Amino acid sequence: MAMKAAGEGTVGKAMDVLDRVACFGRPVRFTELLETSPYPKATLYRLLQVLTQQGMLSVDKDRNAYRPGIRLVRLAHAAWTASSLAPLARPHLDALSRRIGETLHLAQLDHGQVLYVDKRNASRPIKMFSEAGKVGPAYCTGVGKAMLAFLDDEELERNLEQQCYHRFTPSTLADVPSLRGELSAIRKRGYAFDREEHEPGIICVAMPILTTHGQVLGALSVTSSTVRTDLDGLAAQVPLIRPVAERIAKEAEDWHFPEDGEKTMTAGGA
Amino acid sequence: MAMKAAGEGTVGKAMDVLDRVACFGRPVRFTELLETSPYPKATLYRLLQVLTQQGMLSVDKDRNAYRPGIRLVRLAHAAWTASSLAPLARPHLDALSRRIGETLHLAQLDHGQVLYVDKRNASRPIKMFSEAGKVGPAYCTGVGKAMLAFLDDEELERNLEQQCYHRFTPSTLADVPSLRGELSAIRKRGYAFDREEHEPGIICVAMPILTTHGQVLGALSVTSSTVRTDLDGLAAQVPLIRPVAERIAKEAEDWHFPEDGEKTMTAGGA
DNA sequence: CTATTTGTTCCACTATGTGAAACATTGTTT
DNA sequence: AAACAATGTTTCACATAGTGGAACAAATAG
Repeated sequence: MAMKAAGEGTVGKAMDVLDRVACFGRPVRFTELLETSPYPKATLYRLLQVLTQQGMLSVDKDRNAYRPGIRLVRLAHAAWTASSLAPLARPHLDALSRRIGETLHLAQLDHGQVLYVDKRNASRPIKMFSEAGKVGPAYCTGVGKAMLAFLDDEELERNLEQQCYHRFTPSTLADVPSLRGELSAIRKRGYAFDREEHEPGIICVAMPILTTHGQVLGALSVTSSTVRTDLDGLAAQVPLIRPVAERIAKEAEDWHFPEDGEKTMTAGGA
Repeated sequence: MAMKAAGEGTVGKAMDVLDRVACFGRPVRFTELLETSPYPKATLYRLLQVLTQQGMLSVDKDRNAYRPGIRLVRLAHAAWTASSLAPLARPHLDALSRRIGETLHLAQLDHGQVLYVDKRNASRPIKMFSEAGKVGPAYCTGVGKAMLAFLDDEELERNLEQQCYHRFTPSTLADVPSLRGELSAIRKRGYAFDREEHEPGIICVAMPILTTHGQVLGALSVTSSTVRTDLDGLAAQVPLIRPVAERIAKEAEDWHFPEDGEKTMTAGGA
């Protein structure tokens, strides 16, 4: 028999529910979820039960509102440490941040979306907690386009399908053909611009972070506003940014994990 | 170190595998996992496949090492925002941090373990998941004991069973009877001390964060070292700490979620 | 106190996941 | 290069674990 499209299995459904709950920025009632989910009542119910019992969701006191559970935070700590460029890139971002007085973003690609794994804010003290972990669209951000541009064909197609192509501003490239053109230009140029495509007045340069084999690891961007500079001004930063991206790529590739290492029991007492 | 096997449905197993992968602070090979898991080869294999395909795990280039995936980071961001005390407590921690020159911890209880959801370091600002998300033992930390002390009987028993009772230092209370005694004292006193029970030279005071009904929400601690102060010195801070804990509890209870709110599309451009 | 919305349980049915073992694909030794 | 070992992938008969329509119970409202 030929293929039946992915019937994502029980675990897949559970993860999907998790996502759906997480998407609301607030506790969700059962019925709300039911309405926006493709699952029948009883099934949804049991999935929620299991996830809750597993600590992946927690139920609000009122006993009828679900929200993401703290077990996720624990897991994410591991994810962030072991699976993102952030810990490795941190010192480089710090240094770059000192040289350039603008906002820096470090991002990776996840299911067609840009995931910001680290950030340096220009002037103000960084409020990182609220920043890392955020997601954004790929097709209309600097980092997003920089990463898309260097994907291999298969991955690119998959990712292009996952974009929503909402026209945020007049400059947004909100269809596949224009986007393909732009990606091609980015490939030639080696880095990407964001020409107020996501937010009016906000522009950026973004440099992909690639392995020696051209594999996309992430992207690094410098963001500013049209009142402070222009594309040429940002382009002038490229000589500063590129080596950092390359350095991060290099280290990420070389990184052989400590085969065993120490106990790493806990950190600070208390 | 033994996690629990718990023969809970397929989803449960998947989550368990997720935990196991996360526990290693590095990419894990298939066989390593196989050896430390209660699952037969084929089952483990398929679970890993599914989780990977779901983006909850990612496979290392070498194609034979699994690590937590970034989808977790995305989910965790939601969890941290919606389900932890941290965002709400932040301004209070900031203020307290300014008044007390010591390290602050904000923690919650998760599966018998202390989960640090925020931290203020005397000097440096904190970093996203590198600090928050860390876990530690409950039975030998200030915040842990402060929370355990105010659990209801059923929850307490469950949590007591989940402790590993390793004797970190000579002062560690490494058995249930001594711990029960300590908890009772804490209940009377209203707050907990850590008398170098986890790390030599490290001491702290910890205040539980309780709802008006006595429900445990979390705990707040001030940590210092024996070279800088002693228990009396820390106890002297209680008048500063208690109102903060109460304030946080109050706000957490009052917190009614915005019934709908704005779009919250994305943050910073680029 | 009925009506209506919202949440929970039942249960026959079968799709989903199971796991011993065979197979394939490395990498290592002589 | 052949023989070996270790690791990773696939198969397949089987039953558990998950499914979902519909009945039931609890919480609002009207």
